[in-house]
Amino acid sequence: MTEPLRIVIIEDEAAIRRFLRASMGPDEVEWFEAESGGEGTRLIAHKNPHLVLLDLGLPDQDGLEVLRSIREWSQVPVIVLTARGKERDKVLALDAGADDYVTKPFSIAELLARIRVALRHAARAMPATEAAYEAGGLSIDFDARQVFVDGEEVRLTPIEYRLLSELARHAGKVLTHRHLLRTVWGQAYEDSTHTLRVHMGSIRSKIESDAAYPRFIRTETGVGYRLIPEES
Amino acid sequence: MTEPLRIVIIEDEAAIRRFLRASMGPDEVEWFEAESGGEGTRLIAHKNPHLVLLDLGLPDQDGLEVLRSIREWSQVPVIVLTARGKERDKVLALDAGADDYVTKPFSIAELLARIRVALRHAARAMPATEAAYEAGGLSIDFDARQVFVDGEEVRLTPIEYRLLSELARHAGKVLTHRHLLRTVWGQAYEDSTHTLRVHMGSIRSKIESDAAYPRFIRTETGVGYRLIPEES
DNA sequence: CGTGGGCATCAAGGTTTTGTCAAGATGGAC
DNA sequence: GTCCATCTTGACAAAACCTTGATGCCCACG
Repeated sequence: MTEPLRIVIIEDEAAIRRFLRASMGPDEVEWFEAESGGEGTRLIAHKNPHLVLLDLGLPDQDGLEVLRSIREWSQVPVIVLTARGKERDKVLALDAGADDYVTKPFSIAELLARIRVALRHAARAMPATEAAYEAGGLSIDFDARQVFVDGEEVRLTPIEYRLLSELARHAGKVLTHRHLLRTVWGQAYEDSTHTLRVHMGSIRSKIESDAAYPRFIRTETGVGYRLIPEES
Repeated sequence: MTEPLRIVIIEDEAAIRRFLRASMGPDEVEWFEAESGGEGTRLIAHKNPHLVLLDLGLPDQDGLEVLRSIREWSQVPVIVLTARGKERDKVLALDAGADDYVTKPFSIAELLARIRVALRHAARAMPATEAAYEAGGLSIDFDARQVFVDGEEVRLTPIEYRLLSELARHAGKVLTHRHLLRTVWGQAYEDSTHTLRVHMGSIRSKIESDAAYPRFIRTETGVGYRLIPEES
């Protein structure tokens, strides 16, 4: 994983949040914490996390409802983390779309292992991520998070990098505006096409020398953008 | 799911095998039972199951070794089902590639729910790429949204592309003006045959070299258009 | 032999989509 | 708190695209 892992935790007890934070290095993981279901779903929509940890006993609404409303629009892996150990609760949560169910008190090593399993599944649902991309003068080192044009390093902002990476991971294919917005920004931004254009513009100004004849990124009018797989 | 679910269970206690068999209707599931690791891996290779239930305490070899050897060549979902409840065992199994870990004695309803989760994951891992079209010098790559004539790329506008795609999806068949207008423009435009003609003209000017002898798109007077499936 | 329907082509005009620039807004580092 | 990099938003310009009308061809039919 080249970019830091984004995890949303929806849990009203601060002690548990602190415990989890401490259990995983802060360098590897970017934590987003919510104390209520509403705040949690908002965070998921805005931060586009890789994983969600969800407590079922929340102050504002039942965790099961939160889970169902997330599943209406997002496929993000959700691990339910709760004190409710009844068989019925487990079955309901798993069938509502939870990817795993861990009962408190839990073993931290086991939870971490289950998180790895969930991330493994999510990674497999996407096309294989190579360690690097290289085509026609443009190369991306996903491990080092670096981009080069004809050997020269180009400095990209986080959003620019994620946009270009997404294009590179599907090099040659057209990615729709909606897809890019959902992948890079998250569900809540899927109509912000104008923002997308501005960012594409700034990527281009950094990697394209002649704006009239793009070497790398081609606009598919009315649809989206496409990374040109070979120089032509 | 039109074909029955195939599940391999690797477990030396016959009582548990019988119990699981009884828990799921025999009409929906085809069970394959193995009492040892070696037999189990052979069954997986031979039967290509949708899911594997694996006991860790086996007579011939350690279940963890079985799991690792399965993972060398197969991505089939594996749920570990065992009496070993130690944290260390769980972490080892999950990191070795297990998709879930259920400790005996287990609740059958929970196990079934976890099986459903595993199958859900497996179904999602399948890529959904649309095939390309290729006939007599004309090829369409639906992923890249690109059209080639004799290897040369041809750039089409959104409407042109959708028109040609619709023709290609029903290659050889006559599509009526009305059908094309409804599919590409929408119901409200189904009488704008003149607009349709102009667009067909511009597609032709891009993909046909000799307008008098069309290689690809044939006009069916009074009816509509047809894509010629083979060069003749 | 003339006429009209169906079709193809061309160019003009208007509309939608995209690109660019710059001004705030945001948020983290110090 | 200020500074700095980044992101979002708005206004406008540029480009791409679509529709429409005019015109001419071909051919069936009277």
